[in-house]
Amino acid sequence: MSNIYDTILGEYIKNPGKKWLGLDDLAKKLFQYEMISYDSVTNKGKIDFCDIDLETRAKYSGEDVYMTSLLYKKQKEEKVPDNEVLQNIELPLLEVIKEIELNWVKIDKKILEDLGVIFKDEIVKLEKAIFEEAGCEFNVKSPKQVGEILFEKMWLASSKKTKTWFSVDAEVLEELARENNIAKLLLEHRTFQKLQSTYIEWLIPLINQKTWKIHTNYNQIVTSTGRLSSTNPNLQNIPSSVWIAWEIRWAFIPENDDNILIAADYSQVEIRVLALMSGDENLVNAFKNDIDIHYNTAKLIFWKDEINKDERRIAKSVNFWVIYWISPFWLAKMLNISQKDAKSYIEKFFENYPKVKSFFEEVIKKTEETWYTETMFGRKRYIEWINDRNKMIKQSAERESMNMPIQWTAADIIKFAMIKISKFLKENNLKSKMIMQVHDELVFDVPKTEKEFMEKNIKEIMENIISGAIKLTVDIESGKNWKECK
DNA sequence: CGAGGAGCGA
DNA sequence: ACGTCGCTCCTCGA
Repeated sequence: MSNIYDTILGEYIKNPGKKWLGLDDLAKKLFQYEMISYDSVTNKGKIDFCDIDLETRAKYSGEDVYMTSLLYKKQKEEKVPDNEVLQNIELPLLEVIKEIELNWVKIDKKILEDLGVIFKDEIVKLEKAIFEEAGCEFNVKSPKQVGEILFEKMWLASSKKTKTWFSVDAEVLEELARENNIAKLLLEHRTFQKLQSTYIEWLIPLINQKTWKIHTNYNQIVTSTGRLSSTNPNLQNIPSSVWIAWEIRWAFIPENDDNILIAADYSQVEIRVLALMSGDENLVNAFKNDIDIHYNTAKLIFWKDEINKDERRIAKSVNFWVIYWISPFWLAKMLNISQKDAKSYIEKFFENYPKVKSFFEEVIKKTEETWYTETMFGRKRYIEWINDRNKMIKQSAERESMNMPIQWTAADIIKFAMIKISKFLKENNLKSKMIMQVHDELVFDVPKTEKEFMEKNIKEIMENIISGAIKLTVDIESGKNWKECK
């Protein structure tokens, strides 16, 4: 009989995020037992489960419980494999995730409802204005109908196409908005509609009526980049940069009036990881001497000491996009500069941070030879299509093999931080709770009496997860709600 | 019910 | 032809 850990890990390492084993798969693989499928008892969902005869229902449900208990027993008996990532990160993290999920997050329902009224008002007003501009009524929420109005009725110039139709995404509308009021109105409508449907109407019913809290699910194994994901609701995409949308965070509050929220953010974690992994002297020195990294890059790519705001902005994008191995074409488009300039900035970046380039080249070479790429902590990701003959596939495999070590290492860092902080909270008998994880940010619900102690120690723990040539830095913010933690 | 378009976050 | 990952909404045609 095969080992439960080997069975699961085998699948996961081969194809993280793409496929994982369900209870029925495990039953088959580990116990050679074929479970009754839900599809077969309900005739592919055509029959309501409650209408099935009791015996079949009992058998189906019983199997579920029985198999789970068998697996639990088997797991208890088995030795945890000699796998550092599993022992040091994922298994301890499982406990921490459980704690976060059980802590829940308190929501001020009234604020959401008030915002909902304001948004609804705007939506109605905008819709009316749009109909007036268009000269007829249509479904503003339908991209197809919007396209028909703009390009077939009003005869505006279309700039982009989707697979099947004229594209009417934000980029196209922004282009049109320069001269056409209707495009501007449509954009605003989209913003409010998105907020209303996804963050107000979706969130409110998920608030528990007794506790006024929401209970999100964190998933440990769905991503291919080692990150967590969150569902029901997804707390990892609550608006932050979009104009009025930030207000949604107003509704995220501490458990009671004696508490506050503390948000701890890793700053520029990915580019710091790049510095650590590549060991590039210029990059490392900039961080060591606490020089603004975007300013530093700006000085290097523009060959001068006086840097204006615009130049810093460009450098910031170059820093950011180089990590993702972006093409000059795309960078030019993003920054609204010529392709020639974009190309020269990217070249200058690599000239000045030479070890970044050689690091990337080595990663690709190694992946081509071994078919896997790995993080600072030795976590492997197999990329079997790295030697594909198709140039497009090959290129995307190369991008993935370069990006994965950085993004995945960053994910591992925060996972370590979560484990250590959870331990710290217990050891010091603190009342503070960890309530959210948003990729590089951790949010805590903290009694005011513990504020200073928490802030000092969280920062300390998070910044010292890895020791290397440079230190990670963490920004700590606090407030009466999540909105104030910026 | 699923695909496609769109948009939010990191 | 042109960043990755993931979640959720809406429409529309099967």
